[in-house]
Amino acid sequence: MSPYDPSAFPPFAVTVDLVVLTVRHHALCALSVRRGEPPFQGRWALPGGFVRADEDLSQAAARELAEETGLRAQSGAHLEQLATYGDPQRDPRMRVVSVAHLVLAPDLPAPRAGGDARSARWAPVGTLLGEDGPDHPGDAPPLAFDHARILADGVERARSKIEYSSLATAFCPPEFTVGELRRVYEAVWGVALDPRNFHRKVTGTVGFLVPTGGTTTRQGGRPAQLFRAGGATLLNPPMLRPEV
Amino acid sequence: MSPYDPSAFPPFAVTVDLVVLTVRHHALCALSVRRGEPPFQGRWALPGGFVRADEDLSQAAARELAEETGLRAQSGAHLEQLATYGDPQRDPRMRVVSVAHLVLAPDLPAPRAGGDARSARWAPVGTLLGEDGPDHPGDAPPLAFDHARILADGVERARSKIEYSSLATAFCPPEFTVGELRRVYEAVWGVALDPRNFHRKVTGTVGFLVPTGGTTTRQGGRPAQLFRAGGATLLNPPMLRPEV
DNA sequence: CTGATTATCGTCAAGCAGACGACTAAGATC
DNA sequence: GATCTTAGTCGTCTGCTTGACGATAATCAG
Repeated sequence: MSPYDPSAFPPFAVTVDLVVLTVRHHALCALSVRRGEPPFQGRWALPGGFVRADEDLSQAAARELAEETGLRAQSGAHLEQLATYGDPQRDPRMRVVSVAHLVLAPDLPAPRAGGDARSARWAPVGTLLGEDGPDHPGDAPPLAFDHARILADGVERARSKIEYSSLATAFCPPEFTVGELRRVYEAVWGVALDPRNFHRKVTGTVGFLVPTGGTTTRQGGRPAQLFRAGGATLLNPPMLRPEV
Repeated sequence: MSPYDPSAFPPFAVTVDLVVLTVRHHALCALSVRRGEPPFQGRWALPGGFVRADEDLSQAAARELAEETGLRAQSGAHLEQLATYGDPQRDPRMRVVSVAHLVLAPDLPAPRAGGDARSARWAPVGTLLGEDGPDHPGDAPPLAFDHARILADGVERARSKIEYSSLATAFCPPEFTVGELRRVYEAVWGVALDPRNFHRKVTGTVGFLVPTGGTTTRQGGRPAQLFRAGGATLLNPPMLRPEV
């Protein structure tokens, strides 16, 4: 077949799916919606939808995000393309290629259902991925389509990306304390970090944090300085994730 | 619009494009093909083609790779998905979404032209991207479509990935010396590395290199030990890329 | 006031990286 | 064959970063 022959190409549907992650109650959570129609009716899935004829992929992702959560991409949240999934059998009805996007957002109010989703919820990623955890015995029904794989890829991307970038601040409100940022790392990585070494590391990395001058005691204990995210996007040297 | 409504979706063509990188003559080079038909007739472009109705995206990429270069993905070369490009205007004829893939390969014999490509060649990435270099004044015509952007993204992915993975060995023949591996890093990063510190680093990282017992003098000078790539894929701590 | 909690500063030792000296073993040249 | 050139390999030293952890500070609950 001749490349780029516009008269002979197989028909594809192109969608965007969203892995929307946040940290709530010290746990990494993902947004999922309940499917209102077959296939996989009643099962949980990632939010998403068709790319329209005149919009770019990132525009489609931002539009779906706004429709499902009311979240604007520029309001502190981070949106990036994750990967594309195109197994011929991934949708039983037709050939669908899905361009998955990853969104990192601060803790949000309860999600609002939109489109054909009968409801939407935040759930810990361990529950959605069917891992046995302290909360859930491993009996949760798996996500629809290949969404468990997509979610797992998104979680892994988030886990590795906060190592060498300042993206962990995307999980925080506009102003936050060093302790709050540390609890983000602990929730995403599922480990405990030494508060003293963490404090030394983040305050010693130029461009990572900018003090706002204010303090807060919302976590209890001694008042903590408030910071905003600095201009730096790459952390060098990176934040080291403890083994195991 | 209802997500996943199979009766109403805009028509898309889905293609794979390939960023095939290798190191030749101490320079990072990419494979490009000359377009034999409009649009951009006669201009250089990345190899690629339509995804067939029954094949997965990675299968399509491996097939195109074999068609354009005769290279089998399992023969030491590395293939991974890079990113997806779907600007509505990126192809003047119709809506085309392209799933770009990145291939890292050892230095290959001259590429063979296939499909509608009148010819294919290896070219230094600086030349293809229109950067002024010692070889070329910046008068090279830019790549067709948005392929310059795709190539730049692929080069950046390769540059960062050899930092924290053992992927640089994908640029080497099955057996190679520490010096040859160092010249790969130097070509990809465009820097000079200290041979003594590099040797200490790579031979001291467990699982990176496995000695084969043989030696070679193909680079001149004292005979060097031959190695194969070890089982490790992640480098911890990473190879540090010198500043600027 | 006392204890609990969280934030922040400091100290010390181990590990790693960059700079670089020294030596080895081959081919090339005289 | 002596010497030069080239590349590979082994060591040393110094400074920086990290991990472990002691000590102090500032708030709230009782």
